[in-house]
Amino acid sequence: MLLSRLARVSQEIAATSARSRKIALLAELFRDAEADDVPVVIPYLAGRLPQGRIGVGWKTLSRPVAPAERATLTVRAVDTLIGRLAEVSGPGSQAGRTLLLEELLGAATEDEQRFLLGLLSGEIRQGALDAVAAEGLARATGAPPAEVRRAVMLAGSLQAVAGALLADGPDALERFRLTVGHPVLPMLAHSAPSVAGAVEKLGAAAVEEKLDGIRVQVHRDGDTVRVHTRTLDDITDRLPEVTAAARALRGERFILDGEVVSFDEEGRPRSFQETAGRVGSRTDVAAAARKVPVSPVFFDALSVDGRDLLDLPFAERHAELARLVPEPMRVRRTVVSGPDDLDAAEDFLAETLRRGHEGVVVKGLDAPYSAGRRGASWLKVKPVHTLDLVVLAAEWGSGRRTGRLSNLHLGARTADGGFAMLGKTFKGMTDAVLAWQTERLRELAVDESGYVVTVRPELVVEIAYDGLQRSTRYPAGVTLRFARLVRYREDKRPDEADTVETLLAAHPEVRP
DNA sequence: TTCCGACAGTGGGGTCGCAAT
DNA sequence: ATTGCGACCCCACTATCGGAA
Repeated sequence: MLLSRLARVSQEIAATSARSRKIALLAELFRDAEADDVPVVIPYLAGRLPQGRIGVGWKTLSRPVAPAERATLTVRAVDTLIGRLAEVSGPGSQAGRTLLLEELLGAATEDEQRFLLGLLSGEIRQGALDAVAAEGLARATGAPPAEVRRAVMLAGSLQAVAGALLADGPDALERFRLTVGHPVLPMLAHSAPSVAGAVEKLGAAAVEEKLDGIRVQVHRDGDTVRVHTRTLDDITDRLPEVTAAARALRGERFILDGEVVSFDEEGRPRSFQETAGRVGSRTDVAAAARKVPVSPVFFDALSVDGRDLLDLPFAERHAELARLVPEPMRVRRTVVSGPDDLDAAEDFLAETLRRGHEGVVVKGLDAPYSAGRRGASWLKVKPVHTLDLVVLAAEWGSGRRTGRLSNLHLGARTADGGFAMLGKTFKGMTDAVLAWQTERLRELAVDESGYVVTVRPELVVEIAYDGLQRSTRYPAGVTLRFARLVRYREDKRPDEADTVETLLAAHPEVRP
């Protein structure tokens, strides 16, 4: 199949807003793909490379290459070239990559280049990624969409399912079962503003502490233990403590879901930055483990002794977990009977925060494990802080925000009467707010020459955030975690905005 | 008919590893 | 030795479509 066909279809998909039309376009293309093209065509149309990320990013792609006149590239030729690109490493690799990229892009027409650049940068922006591609695949092969989705969750990727389906038809789906050693996409949680709201929605529920670390899925089959992240990367080699802990458990074969965190000498959780840094360390794991030892803390069991527990109610899965995993290696929790039992839930949240954790996750006791989905039965509740800050500048948006000032630079007042930038945010803006702030900020602009528009510090915004973290980038030595806009405070003057001093006082555990 | 679940998009900060300087 | 880039951890929020209620 020619690359030009993919580029054309991708453009058509981007041009329509109807999901049904996107699915139809994808199905038609998948049907036409030859067997050998399938392992490439499907991931490409889902916006990803079969090789995964290959060390080519935005900067590497920023040098323009003269496009070809005619479309001659085949999908398989592209895959071969990208395969070679992925292999390049060591000194001189940047030059080697650039050369191969020029070869690839030089053979592509303008339309094909646009598609390839999106693909390589990971920003296809056609309004259809994995989920829609899975739907298209179901349509193309006559398989039930729900079963295709389930197979994808169990396989961990669309690719494997696509290959099997197109080779052997809908019966191939039965091959995708939960298997120890094969990671499945983890279940995710929604947010809820309060424990009361969450319990109201779910009724009888477990309230569990939410640890601020790295999500892990741990597979043990006899002596073999594998540890995977939320995106199913294998991080076994970086976490010897987790392997040891899994081997020490009584069960021989299981899949557990949990979080890896680091506790200090007093038993309080270390900051996310410290834990994440440890988990990210690969070159000298032993040294990193001495400085920041980690512990796995589990909250769910997906498989025990060869039994698939995914469809069991959470209460039963947890009973299996409790049989297998002793108390300190399980997440602390309490069970509430429903809205009448709210005090117990609130007390548990307060106690959890005192212990230095992020918040709680409220989980319906009846719900199955919805692999790969943001199940409505898991609701996280975290305290939200707010501040009044001053807009120092704004950046021009991209995509659907093109032509709108989007990303705000936020400042707090300093002792000398100036402002210290604490971070940026683009979150929480409706289209109406984007339009309004674009106009208003341009009135206040002092420099509109670049992609950052500097403004007179006169607009006050109410900003919500999850906490403070240390920063080497910003002048106060701290930055806001997950900052988002709540509203503009036109009733406030900039000299009424919050100060760096009050911010630091509100978070004594963080020192710049 | 209205409501709501699922998706995609639009980006944020930090940290590590590696290549280039 | 330092700097810059890319990958990958954590993530919130809004708009939209289309099926559920």
